[in-house]
Amino acid sequence: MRIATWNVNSVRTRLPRVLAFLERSGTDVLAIQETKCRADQFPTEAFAAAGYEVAVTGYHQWNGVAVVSRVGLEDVETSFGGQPLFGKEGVDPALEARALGATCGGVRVWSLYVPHGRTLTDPHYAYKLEWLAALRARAQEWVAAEPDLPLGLLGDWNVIPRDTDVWDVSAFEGHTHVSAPEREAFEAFAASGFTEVTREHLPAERTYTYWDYQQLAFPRDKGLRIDFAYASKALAARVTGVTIDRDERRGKGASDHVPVVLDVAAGPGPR
DNA sequence: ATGGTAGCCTTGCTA
Repeated sequence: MRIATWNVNSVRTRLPRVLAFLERSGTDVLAIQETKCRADQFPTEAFAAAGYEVAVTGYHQWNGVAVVSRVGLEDVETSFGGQPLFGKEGVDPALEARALGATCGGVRVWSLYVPHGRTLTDPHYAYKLEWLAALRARAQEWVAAEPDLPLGLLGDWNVIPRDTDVWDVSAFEGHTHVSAPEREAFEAFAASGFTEVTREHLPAERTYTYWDYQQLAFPRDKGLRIDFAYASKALAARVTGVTIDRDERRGKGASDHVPVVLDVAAGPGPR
């Protein structure tokens, strides 16, 4: 089974590329981020025609996450328990469409779009740290309740965990994504029993998953590694390989992120 | 040379 994650930066604009990726990669389950549409605007019929069931959440033109699967799709949750709300000053705090969980082919898959943070002094930054801490607390509970659960936390984490995950870390001094609290919040998932399987299988430095649209970042290979997959012990043991589809960044109409694909061996099966 | 890109509910915000 292949399980992938991809921040598509608008599923409606990217639809032909997403369908082509599913076909050529043999992906069975895709966790999508930044769908940028409401559920009623999501191109559900196009995925159904390709053999995929769909679970989506989205409230307006920003954020939005989904899981599409051709190996079953059950027990959908459109947020995690304790997921923090966000509201700018003078606006009532609201739940954002940044997390969706579904069970596909026996694997609990979460599609996650971690808040960006904007700047180190923006309320959005505190929200980001709170969001990561709340997710970790909840994920730890899920595994404690069910130690054999194959669980994947897949998505755009908006954290650059290591200096070698960016073309020039000095360019990020004083910016989000590289601050110590963000890195600690990211690494804490390992202490909670999760393995970041993309690093495990692709340990090379300067292995990027995102290149900005501006200033010829991709031709100059000025990239970031910010898309990851934390797996519970039961899932990590079944991951046999990871691929980053770098070619997907080429050409007109690319997302700024590329897909990250996990090869997952068959599970122990029903008892 | 103080810009540059892309997407959305586009004359501003988000990334």
